[in-house]
Amino acid sequence: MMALKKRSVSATDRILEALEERGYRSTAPRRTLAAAIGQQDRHFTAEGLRKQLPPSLGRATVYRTLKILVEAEVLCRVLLEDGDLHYQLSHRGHHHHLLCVHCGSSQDLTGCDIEDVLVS
Amino acid sequence: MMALKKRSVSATDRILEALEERGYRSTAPRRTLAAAIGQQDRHFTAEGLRKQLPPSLGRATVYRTLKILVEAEVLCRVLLEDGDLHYQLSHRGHHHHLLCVHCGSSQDLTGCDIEDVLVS
DNA sequence: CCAGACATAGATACATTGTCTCATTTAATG
DNA sequence: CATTAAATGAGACAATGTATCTATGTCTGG
Repeated sequence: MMALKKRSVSATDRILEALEERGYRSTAPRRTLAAAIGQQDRHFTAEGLRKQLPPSLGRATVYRTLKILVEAEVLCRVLLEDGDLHYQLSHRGHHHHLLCVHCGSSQDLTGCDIEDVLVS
Repeated sequence: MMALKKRSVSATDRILEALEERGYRSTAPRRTLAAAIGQQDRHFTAEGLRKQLPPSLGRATVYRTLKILVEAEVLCRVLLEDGDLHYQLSHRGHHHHLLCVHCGSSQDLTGCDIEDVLVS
């Protein structure tokens, strides 16, 4: 019985592709970062991520890259109730989601018009 | 024709009541803060609020009081796309809302079970 | 109405998170 | 390869929030 099922496109690959599409260069620090982000379970903070990276990878690089990935809509930023800013993989491009600020779980909405899901 | 309609309970009063209910003392700095928050249009940042207060009101007091008010569910914290943490008045106690992280407008949800509003 | 007990205030040092600058390194291109 | 521009890491800096401490103000009971 196989324990793991490989995903067709890994998060790491999606990140690297997004960078390439936008004309960013492929560098060792960015590959390291992409791999680390791909391993994240759910959501993570910038500093939490940094602790999992070699210290040689500068703080500025981490923050710069995270910013790029948010702009590229690969990551999105969410504020959880712990008061910290968390990042999480965005499954599609622009969309909305319902987020529990308590536990961090989220559900994507299929449409872009939030009026559609308002209880009336 | 009357230009303004007075609300039955002002936000300022709700804040002061919430503090009293929880056993916090009524002090001049807290009254000043409650009045300032009551005047906010929509949402505000801690530092933005601070600029509207007399400089004699210490930074620690502002942050401490905001924290208390979030715990008391009078205020809730939201992360807007500008990357800054904003505070906004919470109309009821515990509830969920749909928030546009772009412009800050929000809609309250009537229920507590977000499953109910998921598009299926 | 006063005195004592204790919460709260403000000042300030500190911590954390994120940004900016700049000299050096590295990737992409021909 | 050599050139050119993007990207890196170091570290200074900035902004925001927290902890500590002494002085002050508030509430309660006598």
